[in-house]
Amino acid sequence: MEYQEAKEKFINTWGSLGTLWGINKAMAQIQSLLFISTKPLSMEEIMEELKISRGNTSMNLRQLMDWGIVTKEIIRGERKEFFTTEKDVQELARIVAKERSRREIKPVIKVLEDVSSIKDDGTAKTKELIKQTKALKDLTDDLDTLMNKLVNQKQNWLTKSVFKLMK
Amino acid sequence: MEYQEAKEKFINTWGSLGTLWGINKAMAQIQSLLFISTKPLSMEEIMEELKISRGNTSMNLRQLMDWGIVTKEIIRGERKEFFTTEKDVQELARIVAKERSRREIKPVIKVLEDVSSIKDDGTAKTKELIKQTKALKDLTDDLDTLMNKLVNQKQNWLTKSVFKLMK
DNA sequence: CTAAACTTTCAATAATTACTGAAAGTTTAT
DNA sequence: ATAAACTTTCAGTAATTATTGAAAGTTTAG
Repeated sequence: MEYQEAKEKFINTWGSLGTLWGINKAMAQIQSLLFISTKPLSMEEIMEELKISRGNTSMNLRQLMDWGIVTKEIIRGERKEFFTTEKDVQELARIVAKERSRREIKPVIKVLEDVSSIKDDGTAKTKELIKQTKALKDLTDDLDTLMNKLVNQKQNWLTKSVFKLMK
Repeated sequence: MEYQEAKEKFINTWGSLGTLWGINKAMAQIQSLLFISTKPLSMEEIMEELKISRGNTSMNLRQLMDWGIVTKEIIRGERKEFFTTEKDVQELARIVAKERSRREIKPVIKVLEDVSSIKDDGTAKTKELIKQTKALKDLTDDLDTLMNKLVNQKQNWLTKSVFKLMK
């Protein structure tokens, strides 16, 4: 496999995996491109490489910056803006986990709390609703906590801290 | 909040969270409904409760059964088929994690392996591609392994095994 | 200040994904 | 075998989500 083919394969695969970490295709593709680039890229270059429109590029770059995954680079002597992504995978994972926890998991936990704390009127169906949503709330809470703990270990959290404890 | 309101809130919230665990809305809603039901439900009852068509119900039930989350119940004396979902949240999490690993993560790891093992032609961009995809492959691998290990602890894996080790 | 270089916004449109409903298929009871 | 009861399939349609491109906005140089 040649460089160009490998590069395209990577961008496509990682792009379509977007759903797994909760972002859309173009966003994921832009990030992928920056991730394997040896230098910051301009909007022009990104558009050209991915064959997407200016507007699309602009909007998705903005979202990536909102997530804290991509940053603007000022290059002296250049009028254009350039973009880079976080290059350290552990740091990336940390950012993604934090954001998803904040944006998606926390709000769900809130709803589960509300639902599981309705008044028990003694009927079987109410009891079941309370019991099951409570269980789900506890599980979601535990997973969220675990994820955040993992992700806050600054140094090689995965291999160092966890694996040896679980083997 | 009354039972009916709480129930609807739960089904909607859990339904729209579908993306987080990788299934579509109707699928997630059907599962939610069964999850808080005190008895197995027929297709008729599911359609009625969720206001969705027969075809939609049939297809999504089939998918839920493919995932191993929902099972058919035969009720004696009844001609109709009835459905139930796994009621234990830990077991549910285990099934979901296993399926997502198999369906989504493993194939991505394969691609990352392929891409990261292209021939190093000595150029900076090839080196960068190899280095970064390798790092991503290692991370994805680690996360996948961790997830599967967690999820295979049969008894109270989360609270018992992991938390105390990380505090 | 003005014009050029660049970025953002957003209404229109395209692409994708989900849903319906009726016809075809299957199973069970008689 | 036949018919009733039920489930599945799938072409057509609807709903949702992503993308374009051109106009409006912003910044910088001179």
